[in-house]
This record gives sequence, C-alpha cells and structure tokens, in this order.
Amino acid sequence: MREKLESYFGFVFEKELLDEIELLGTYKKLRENELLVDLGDKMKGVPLLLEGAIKIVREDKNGEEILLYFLERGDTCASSFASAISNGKCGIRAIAEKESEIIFLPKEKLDDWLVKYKTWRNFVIDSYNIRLNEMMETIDTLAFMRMDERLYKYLRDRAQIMRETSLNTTHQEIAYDMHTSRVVVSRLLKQLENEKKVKLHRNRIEILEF
Amino acid sequence: MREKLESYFGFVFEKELLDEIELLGTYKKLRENELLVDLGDKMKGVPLLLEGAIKIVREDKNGEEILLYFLERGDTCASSFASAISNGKCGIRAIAEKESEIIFLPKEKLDDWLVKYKTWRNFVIDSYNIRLNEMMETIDTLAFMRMDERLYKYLRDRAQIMRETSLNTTHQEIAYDMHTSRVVVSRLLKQLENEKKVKLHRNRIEILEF
DNA sequence: GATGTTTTGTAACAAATGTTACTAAACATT
DNA sequence: AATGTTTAGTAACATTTGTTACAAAACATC
Repeated sequence: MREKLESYFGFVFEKELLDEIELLGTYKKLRENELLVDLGDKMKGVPLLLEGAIKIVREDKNGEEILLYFLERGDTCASSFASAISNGKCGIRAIAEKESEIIFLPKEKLDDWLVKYKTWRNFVIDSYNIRLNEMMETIDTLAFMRMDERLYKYLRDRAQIMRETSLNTTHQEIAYDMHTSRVVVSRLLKQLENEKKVKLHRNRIEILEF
Repeated sequence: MREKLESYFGFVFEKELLDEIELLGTYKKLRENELLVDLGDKMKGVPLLLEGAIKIVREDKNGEEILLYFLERGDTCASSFASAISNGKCGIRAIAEKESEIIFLPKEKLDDWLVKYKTWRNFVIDSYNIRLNEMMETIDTLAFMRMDERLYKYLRDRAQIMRETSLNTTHQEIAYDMHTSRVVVSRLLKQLENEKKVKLHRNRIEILEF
C-alpha cells in the first residue's frame, strides 16, 4: 500500500501526511462493477483512488440515470467529501468500472488535516475544482451537443479511462449511461460505423479514430 | 458595510474573521446587468454576495450560452474561488441579475484563513458543496426534463431569485438562457398560458401558479 | 442439434424540438 | 400621424430523438 501511495501521491502530499494516511486509512480492493457508494449513503470517509477507474452516476427520483464522469487514479470523490464532512447524504452512485484499489480516509481527520497540511488543502481545493470543471463539461455536452456527437465523445472518453481502444459493453449499457434508448444507440453506432469511426462487434466496440 | 456583513455573515463567521474581512475586503455595488466576471478572467479574489442576485452562465467555444444557476445573498462564487486560489482562468460569466452589493476578498488571504478559522473552512467547503449540488440539479434538468418543464422551472426559479411573481424579460432572453430558439419559447409560453400557469404581457411574464 | 437467451439491426411511426418566413401588435421617435 | 424598431404570435416544414414491433444473429445450455 505504501508503495502505491508513494507512487501516486508521493509528489502531492508531504511525508507526515503520507504517514498519517498509511496509519489511519483502510485499503480496499474493488471488483469490477462493485458498488462503492450508493444514492443516499452517508459517507464515513472519502476514497482516494490508487488504481483503476470509478464511474460516477446521477439518478433522479424516477430512477432515471445519467453518467456524470469517471474518476481515475490520483482522484478523489468530491461528492463523498461533501457528504462525509457535513454528515449529509450523497447524491450520486459510484461503481468500479474495472478492478480498482482505494484507500478510505476516515472523516474525523479531514478537517484536522486542512489545518495541518498545506498539501491537503491544495488537494481538496484542486479536487473540488476538477470536479466542478468535469460537471461543466458534462453540462456542455448535454446542452450543446447532439446525440451522435455525445455518443462518440462517450466512447472516446470511456476508452481513454479504460486505456483500451476497444470497449467491452452492450448498446443497452450505453443507453443507460446516456439516458436514451437502446434503439437510438444502435442507430447512431451504425452511423459511426459507416463513417469508419468505429467497428461493431457483439459485446465489443472498437474505436478506429480518436 | 459592517452592518450588512453582520446581518448575512454574522452567524457564519467568527468575530475576528469579520474584522479581517471588513479591513481587507473591498465593497462594491453592481448595477443591474453589470458584468462581474467574464469567461477567461483571472480572478484577483472572490466575491461575497451581500445583496441582490447574480446569474452564472456557461459559454462554449462557439459562443453558445446556457444558464448554470443563480447566486443569492450569503453565497459566494465557487468557480472564482477555484480560479483565484490556483491562478487559473474562470470558466463562467457572472452578471448581476439585479442591483447587487458584494465584498471582494483578496486572494492572498484565502488560504491563510483556511488555517486560522474553522468557520471559513466550513464556509468554503459548504460553498463548494452547494455549487456541486446546483450543478447536479442543472444536469438533472438538462438530462431528464422536456423543454416545457424546463421552461416552467426556469420561470419559477428566476422569479424566486428576484422575489417577484412577475418577470421583466423577453422571450429572446429566455431563449438565450435556455439555449433554445425564441420561437420555441414563445410556443411553450403560450402553452403554459393556456394551462393558466402564466399570463403573458409585453416584456413581462406573470406567474400564476408556483 | 434443438432450444432458449441475449444482443443487435432495422423499419415504421410518433413526438419533441428547431428553423424559416411572415404578420401583427406595442412602443418609440420624429 | 407617419415611420421605424422591438417584441410576440403562428403556420409550415425539417430534423432529431424516442417508441413499438419484429427478425436475425450470436452465444449458451441441455
């Protein structure tokens, strides 16, 4: 654990903070598709992502879903931070997109560290900023792009997160993430295939052009 | 200034912090429609909103706009905070929706205060959380609602911010905020009028049902 | 290989949103 | 009063997105 901590956070946090994190944090491994945070959960701490990728999804009262963004190694979940420190509920769902490793930091220390460590303050503020910017990008996508562009962007983003040029997924799964219907996804994927941007297989989409 | 500061922030900040804010902050009055922050600005500080309402708008590279949310008294602009503390650029535009009063806090003190004042830490974290939640609400609106519902929500939200039951605005202005066309807005407004939810006048929309 | 299940393809249609074009009303200016 | 400008109303049509229905292909299981 210390090794991975050093390798992704060694240049972010000062030594004393790394020591505290090692002492107080709990390491956890997540299987693919494992649920990390569910809607309405009260967080007892915040996760630092050491390895893997986490999908963050928003769900409204009618159970309708939409993908917000992905977390990568080095990231933390700003929404959990919010929930942990204020004892409030979390408005999102977090699912491991692939096998991942996290360190769970207990909420009791979050505020102490803000006082003690400048690097922690920077990290927290940066995390919030990154997340605000991701949200804005999501809003741009929803407000300004048509479904075909959104789909292509979705495929590229997801491939990038997975560090693959092929995605193992179904049209239905994409439809859930994008909050549209499977038929629409199939139609637009076929269109992208005709434009030679992707190649379609069963349970797999190959991205030809980034 | 001290009076207004006390009345909106007296229960939020401790006395020493209020003293510092009074000493180091600069008071500013904004006319209606005055531009407070523009896209790409580097912020020299963050505004605390004492009075009035500020409209926060997102613009993409093609100059297309969409309303993100409103700030009310007691709020601050999380996006400016981000920009100020990291010396980065601001990704939004902020315009006074009505005559407003703000205190501008110099960016040099933002980090110091995080160490010195627990109330400041809480305020900053709360502000980020509120903003993240607003962004999620905006995303919900874009992803899950049809244009007619979005329009009705827009009217109610804006009226609430203005503390009025009538809005002085044009169909074109609404279209800009919602990133649609004037014709669509006129059509849907007429529909809302038929449903007795609003009453239309020239340059004014009366909201009959909240 | 027969059977059932999951995934994909596609047509036909419906609904929502966007666009163009024109008109009329309200208001302002001279 | 005549004129121009801004704002709003509406029809007709185009495009985008969503829905329903069905068939075929790929795969899994027996």
